[in-house]
Amino acid sequence: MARYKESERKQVKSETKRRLLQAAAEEIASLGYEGANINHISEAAGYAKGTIYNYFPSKRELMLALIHQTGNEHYEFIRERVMQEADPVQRLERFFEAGFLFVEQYLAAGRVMIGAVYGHDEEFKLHTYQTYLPFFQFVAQDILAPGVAEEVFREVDLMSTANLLMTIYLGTASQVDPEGRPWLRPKQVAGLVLDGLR
Amino acid sequence: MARYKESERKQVKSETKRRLLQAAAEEIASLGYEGANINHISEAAGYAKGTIYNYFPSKRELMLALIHQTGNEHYEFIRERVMQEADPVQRLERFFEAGFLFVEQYLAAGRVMIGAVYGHDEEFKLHTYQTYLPFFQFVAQDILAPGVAEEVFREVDLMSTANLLMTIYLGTASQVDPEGRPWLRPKQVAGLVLDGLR
Amino acid sequence: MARYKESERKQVKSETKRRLLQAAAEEIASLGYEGANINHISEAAGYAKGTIYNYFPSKRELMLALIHQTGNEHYEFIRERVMQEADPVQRLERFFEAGFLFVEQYLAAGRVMIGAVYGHDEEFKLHTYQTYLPFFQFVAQDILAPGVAEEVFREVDLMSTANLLMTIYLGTASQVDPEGRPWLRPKQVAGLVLDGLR
Amino acid sequence: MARYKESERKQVKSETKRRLLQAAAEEIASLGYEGANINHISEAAGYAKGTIYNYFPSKRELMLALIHQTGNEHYEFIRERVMQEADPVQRLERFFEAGFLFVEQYLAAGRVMIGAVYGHDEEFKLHTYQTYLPFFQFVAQDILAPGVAEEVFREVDLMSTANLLMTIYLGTASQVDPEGRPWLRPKQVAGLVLDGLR
DNA sequence: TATGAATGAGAGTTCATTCAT
DNA sequence: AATGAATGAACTCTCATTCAT
Repeated sequence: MARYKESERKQVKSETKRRLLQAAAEEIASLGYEGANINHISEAAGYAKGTIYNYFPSKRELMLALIHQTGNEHYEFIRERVMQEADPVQRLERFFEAGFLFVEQYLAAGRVMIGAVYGHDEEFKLHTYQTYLPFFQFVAQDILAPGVAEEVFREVDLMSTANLLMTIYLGTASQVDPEGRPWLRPKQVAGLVLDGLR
Repeated sequence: MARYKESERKQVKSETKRRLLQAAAEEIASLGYEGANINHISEAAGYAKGTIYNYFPSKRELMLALIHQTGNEHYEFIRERVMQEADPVQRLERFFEAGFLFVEQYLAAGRVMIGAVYGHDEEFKLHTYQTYLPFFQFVAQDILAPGVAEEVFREVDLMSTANLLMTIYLGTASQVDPEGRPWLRPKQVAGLVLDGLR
Repeated sequence: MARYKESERKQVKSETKRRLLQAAAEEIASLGYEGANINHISEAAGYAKGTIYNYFPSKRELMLALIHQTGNEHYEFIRERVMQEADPVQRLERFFEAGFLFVEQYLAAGRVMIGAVYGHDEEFKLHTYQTYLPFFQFVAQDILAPGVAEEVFREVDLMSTANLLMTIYLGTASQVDPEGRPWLRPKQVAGLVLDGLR
Repeated sequence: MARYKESERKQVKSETKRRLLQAAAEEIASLGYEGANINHISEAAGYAKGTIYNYFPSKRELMLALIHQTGNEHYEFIRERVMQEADPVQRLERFFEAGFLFVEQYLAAGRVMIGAVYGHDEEFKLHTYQTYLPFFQFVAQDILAPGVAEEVFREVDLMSTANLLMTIYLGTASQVDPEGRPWLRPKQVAGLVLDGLR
C-alpha cells in the first residue's frame, strides 16, 4: 500500500475518509444500518478490515458521521437549485424537482437519509433532524415566507408547513422502484402541494 | 399453495399464534426487524425459546406473516370508518383521521408497517405492497372515483392518485414523537390534499 | 449432543456449569484472565464456542463466579482440616499444611486465586477479598484468638495478624515450580511464623 | 551476543529509551502486560506510535527490558540503604523498610515487578528471578550470613531463608491500597521475621 | 404441543506490527 | 531517528436455529 510524504498526509487522510464514507453509504443504503457489515465497507473502499477503525471509533459513529455529511450535501444540493429562482411558486417547484433529482442522482445518499428518518433508531433520527434543521429553516424562510409576503400562498404557520413539506417530500421521494426511479413525479407532488397552499 | 375451505379460513387463528404475533409486533416495532430477537419474542409471549419455531419456520416467515396480518387489520380499520361516510370529501377526511388514529392506537402495528415500507428489505416491501393492494384499490374506487363522478374532485388518474394519497398518509402519519403522537394533525394533511384535489 | 428429561434439567444445567468452571479454572490458571480464550474454555469443557454464554453473561462474570466458587472451596478445604485440631499451635501448623496442600492438589484453583490477589484488576481483587472475608475471620477467631487466650501466642491485634498470616501464606504458597510444587515447605513457614507469635 | 567495551556499557541509555521504559512501566503497572497498549506507551512517552519499535523489537522484549532495568534499580535501591548499617539485625530491619519504601516511592516499578513474579507468564517469571539472583545472594551473604556468624540469628540454610525473606517481602509489600500504601508496616513484618530467626 | 440446552456462523472491535516516507 | 497509515489475526459476544425430550 502507498505511503506518503509529510505534506501529503492530511489530504491522504481525508481522501481515505471520503472513500470510506462513500463505501459506507452504499453498503448502508442497500442493507440498512443493522445489515451493513463494517468489514465489508472497509474492504469495498479498498482497505483492510481494520482500517475503518482508524477513522471512526465505532459503527455507530460512522453512521452518525455519514448522516451528518450526507444531510448537509442534501441540503446544499437543493438550496443551490432553489435559489436560482426568484419566484416563490417556482422555488417550491424547484424544491421538489431538485429533491427528487438528488434522490435519483445520489441513490445511496438518499436511501441512507430515508432510512435514518423512518428507521427505529432514535439517536439516528434525532441526529438527522439536527442536521436538517437549517434545511427546515431554509424552506420556511426562503420558500414559504416570500410566498406569504407576496400573497401567492395563503397565511400559514411557517415552521409547521415547512415540516409538512419536508415530510411530503421525503415520503414521496423515498418510494422508488428497485432502479431508484421514484413512483411519483415531482411536478405531480408540487402541483398538489401548491394547490393546497394557494 | 393449499386452498382452504371457507369454514377453515374463518377459523380463528390459534391463540398461541396470536400471542406470538402480538409479541413480535412489539419487539419489531421498537427494535426493527434486524434488532428484534426471536427468543425474546417467544418469551415475551409467555412461551419458551423454541416454541415460536413450531408456528413459524424462520424469523423472515414470522415477519412476513406479521406484515400480512397487520396490513389487513390496518386496511379493515380504516375501511370500516371511511365507509360510515357517504360524501367523498368526508370519506377522504375520514381516511386521514382513521389512518392517524390507527397509528396512535396500534402503535406497534403502525411502526411495523412503516418499517416495512421505508426499510431496505425488498422482500418485505414487496410483501407489504401486495398486502396493501386491496387498500389502494379501495382508495381509488371508494374515495376518489365517487368524488370525480360527483365532480367535487378534478379528473385525476385514480390509481396513481391513490398511490400519492397512501404515500402522503404513511409519510405524515409515521412522523411521531417518542410517545407515538404524530407531529402533524390529520385535518391539516387532509385539508392540503383536498385543496389539491379540487 | 444429549438432550434431557424434565426431571434431569436442573442437574444437567449445574453439571454443565461445573464443567465450564473447571475448564475456566484451568485456562485462566495457565494463561491468566486476559490471556484466557473464552471459546477455548467452552470447547475444552466439551461444548461449542457459544455454550458458555448460556451460563455466564460475559468473560468478567465468568471470572467473578470462578473467584467466588474457588475462594469458598479454598476456605472450606482449609477450615475442615484446621478444625480437626484443638491446640492453637497445631491449628496454625495445620493451616499452613492444608493451605500448601490445597495449592498442590488444586493447582489451577490456587493459581486463579493468586492471580486475582496479585493481579492488576481492582474489581477481581475486591471480589476476592469479599469472598475471603469469612476466611480472615476464621483465622482470627479460631486460630489466633484461642492461642492468645491460652497464652501460647503473645497479645496481637487479631484481624491485622490474620491479614499478615494470609498474606504470608498466599505469598509463600504461590511460589511454585512449573510442576506446582512450592519452593518452600509449610513447616518452614509455620515455624517462622510461630516463633514470631510466641 | 555482542560484547561491549567497558566504555560503552557505562554509556547512559538513550534519553528516548529511558522515556519509553518509564511510560511502559506506568502503563503496565496499571493495566498489566496483556492490558497494556504499546501504541499508548509510545505516545505517552511523547513519540508517535511506531517509534517504540525502533528501540524494542516487540512488546515482549520491551517487557523483558523493563523487568531487567526495574529489577536492578530495585536491588540497588535496597542494597544502598541496607549497607548503611553494620549490625545484621538492623540490616534486616532496613531491608524491609527500604523495600517498602521502594514500593511506595516507585509505585509503577513495584507493581511491574510484583506482576512479573506473581503473574502467569513463565518467561517473565524466569527473567525476573535471573535479574533478582544477585539480590538473593546479597540477602544471603550480607544480611543473613553475618547474623549467623555473630550468633544473633540461629543457624539456617542461607539461600532458602533468603528466598523466604524475599517472598515474605514481596508478598507483604505488594498488598497495597489503591493509593499505593501497604496494608502492613515494615516494622511489623520485620519484627515477626526477626523473632522467627532468633 | 412445548421445552430449553446446545450449536456455530458471523458480527464488531482491538492492537501488535510493518514500512514507505 | 521518527512517523503514522495501513494491516489482519484474534478476540468477545449475539442469536437464529435445531432437536431430544
